[in-house]
Amino acid sequence: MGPPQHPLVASMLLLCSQKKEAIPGEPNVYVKKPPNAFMIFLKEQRRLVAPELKASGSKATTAYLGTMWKSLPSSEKEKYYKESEKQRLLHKEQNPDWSPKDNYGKKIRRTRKRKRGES
DNA sequence: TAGCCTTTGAAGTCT
DNA sequence: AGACTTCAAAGGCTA
Repeated sequence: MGPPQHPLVASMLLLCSQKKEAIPGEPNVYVKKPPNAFMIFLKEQRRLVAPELKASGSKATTAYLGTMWKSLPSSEKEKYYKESEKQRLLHKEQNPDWSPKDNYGKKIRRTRKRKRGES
């Protein structure tokens, strides 16, 4: 749909990736993971949902949009998959040496999520 | 005030 | 190889 590789998009993506604070003891620029299809859908739709839904908070909005996502026809989902793929490729072009493992385990959490029943 | 919580998906680590 | 974990977004809530 939109212009595939607009220079402004590239600048914005780079700028956004630099907004996140640097990790202490790490190089100054924190390069974020590129968003997946649902994350793009989530960001686009969050501002479009009704204000009364926004008033419910991000958690409720996210859960609601998760339901919306599952209801989306694959023809509509496809554009988000294409967009995420595009952004992944652009991200790789702009950060050739970056890998998702650069960020892996960097967040300090109080409790780690466990999908299988925690012992 | 940093992290949780909520969602899907990509990609990492572990068994 | 398959199971499990982390992080992308956002913002009210929590410790």
